[in-house]
Amino acid sequence: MGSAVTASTQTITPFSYLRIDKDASTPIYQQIAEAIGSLLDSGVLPPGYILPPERVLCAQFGISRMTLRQAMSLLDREGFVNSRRGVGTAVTDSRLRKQQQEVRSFSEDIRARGGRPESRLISLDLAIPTPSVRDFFELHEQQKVYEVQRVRLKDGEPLALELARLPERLCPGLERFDVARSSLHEILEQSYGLRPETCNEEISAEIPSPEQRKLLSIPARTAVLVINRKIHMDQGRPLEFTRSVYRGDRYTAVVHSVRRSKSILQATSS
Amino acid sequence: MGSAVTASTQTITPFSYLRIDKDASTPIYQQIAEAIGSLLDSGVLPPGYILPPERVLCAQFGISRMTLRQAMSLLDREGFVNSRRGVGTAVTDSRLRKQQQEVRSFSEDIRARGGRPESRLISLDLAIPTPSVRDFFELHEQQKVYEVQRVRLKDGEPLALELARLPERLCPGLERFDVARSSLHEILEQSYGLRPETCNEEISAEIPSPEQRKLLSIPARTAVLVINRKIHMDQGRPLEFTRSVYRGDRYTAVVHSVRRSKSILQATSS
DNA sequence: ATAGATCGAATGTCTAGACAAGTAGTGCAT
DNA sequence: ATGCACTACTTGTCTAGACATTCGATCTAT
Repeated sequence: MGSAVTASTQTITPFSYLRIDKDASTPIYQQIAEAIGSLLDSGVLPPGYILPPERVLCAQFGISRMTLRQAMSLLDREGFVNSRRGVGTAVTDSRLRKQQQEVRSFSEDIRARGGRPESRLISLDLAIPTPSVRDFFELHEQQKVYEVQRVRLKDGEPLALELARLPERLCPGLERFDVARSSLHEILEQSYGLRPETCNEEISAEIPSPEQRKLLSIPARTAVLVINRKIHMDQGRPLEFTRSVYRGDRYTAVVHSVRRSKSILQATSS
Repeated sequence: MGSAVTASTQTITPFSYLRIDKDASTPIYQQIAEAIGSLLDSGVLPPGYILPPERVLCAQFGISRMTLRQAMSLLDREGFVNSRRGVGTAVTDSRLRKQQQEVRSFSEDIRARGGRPESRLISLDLAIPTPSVRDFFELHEQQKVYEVQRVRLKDGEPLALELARLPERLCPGLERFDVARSSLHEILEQSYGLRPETCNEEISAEIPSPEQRKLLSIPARTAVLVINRKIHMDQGRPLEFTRSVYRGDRYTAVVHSVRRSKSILQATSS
C-alpha cells in the first residue's frame, strides 16, 4: 500500500488486492494464474476489459516479467484472456474458454449433468476376444479379456446398456470387485493403478434390437445412440474398449470444439 | 561442427543436424519446435526416446535455455514430448497427441474423411426466428435470420439434411451468393470476415420423419444422427445455429478427448 | 543382502535486464 | 480537413545467469 513504486498516482484495480506468497510451495506463476483466473471466473471483470499492462502487474506483485508472462501464458492457453501485441490483454468471454474435451466415465458424465448414476450388473465374463477387440488390445491368440455388461441408470431410470472390455493382463482378479456398486474407473485407478489418458469415441445412431428394447424399456419409435469408446493410457497402451447403447429419448452427447490453432505442424490441411 | 563447446566428446544425435536461422522473422523457439516436431513426426525417434538434456540442446543451437524451454513448452502442450523433472524429456507415443477437438464445417469434415462434399440447395429464406433461435442470437423482436436448408452429399450420395441459421445483421445480402456451390463457411470468412472460434454440439439419435426419409433416401429400419451445433466467434458472439440430420447408416461422429489436466480452476469437480 | 546416505544430473522456477515489433493516437505540414 | 511522420505504450522475443526440486544410481554401513 505505502510502497512508492513510481512517483505517479497508482490506479486502484481489482488486481491491487491480490496477494501472493513467494515462499509457498506452489510456484508464483501458478498462484498468480489462479488469483487472476478466479477474478475472471467470478465475473468481476466484464469480457473485453483490458488488464493492466504487464509491467504494472509485475511491479504490483513484485515479480519479474517472465514470471508474470508464464502466468499469463496459462490463462491464455485456457482461454481466460487474449493478448494482442501493441494493444494489451483483454478478458475473454467466459463462453469461449478453450477447455479440452475431457475423458469422462459414465458416472462422471451423469454427475456432471446433475444426475445420480447407478449400475445393474448383467454379466462379468472372462472371454476370448473377437478379432477387432484383440487387435485393439494387441493381444496374442490365447489371451482373454474381461467383459463387463451392465445396465446404467440415471436417477433410477435405465439409460444405457454398456459392454466394457478390459484385457485380463492389466487387471487380473477383476471379478473379485463389486463392479455394480463402485465405478469401474475407480477400481482400475485405485486397485490397479491404471489411469485413462485419451479416449476416442465413435457416435452413431441405430434402431434398437428387441433385447435392447427390453433391457432399457425403450418405448416405440425411439432410436438409440451407440457410442464406441477406445481408451488409452499414458504411453498409448490400450486400456478399455466399450460399447454403450443409450436411449435416444433420454441422452444427448455433448461435444465442445475450438478453431484449429496454428499448430506446430500444419501438414494435414491441404 | 568445429566448435569446441565442451572439451568432452560430443555425442552425435539427430538433433545435431537441425539448423536454425536467428535472423529469420519467425521466432527461434518456433523454429526449434517445428524442427524437433517434424523430427518426432517423421518417426525417426521411437516413443520413449529420451531427448538430449536441455543444456546440451541449448549449446548445440547456441541459444539461451529459456528460449529452448519455450520451444519445449509448445511441444509438450501438443503432446509431442513429456518431461519429467529429474529424469529428462521423452518422446510421446504419437497416438497420444493432445489435439483439441476442432471446429469443422461439413465440407472440411467430409474432406478429412477422404470424401468429396457437395450440396443441393433446398431453400434460402429470411425469416423471423423461433424463440430459442432468437435467444441464442440475442436478437430483438423484429430482427430476422437467414435459414439455409441444404442436402449434403458425400461422393454423390445424400448424407445429411442441414438447416443453418445465421443472423441477417452479420451477413446482409447472403442470398446473392451461391451457397450450393461454395462452402458457407468460406463465404462467411472471405466476404464478411466472420470466423468461427468455438462450437458446441449436441448429438442425439432419432427416428427419421417421412420427409427426411424421402430427402435422404433413407432405407427402412435406419435411425438418424441429429447434431445441433452452436457456433460462436471470437468474443463469444453467436454466429451460427445449425441442425443437421445425418443418415445413421452412413455417418458416425468422432470425438477425441483427453484426461482432465490440472486446470487453473478445478472448482467443477465435487 | 539390505537399508540408508550421498551425489550427480536433469528439469522447474525465477530474476533483471535488453531489444523488437506492432498499435493507436498526437500533432504537424500541407 | 487530410495525410503523414512521429511518439508513447504495449506485448513478443531473447539472454545469461541463479537457485530449487526431483530422480536415480552409487556407495556405505549395517
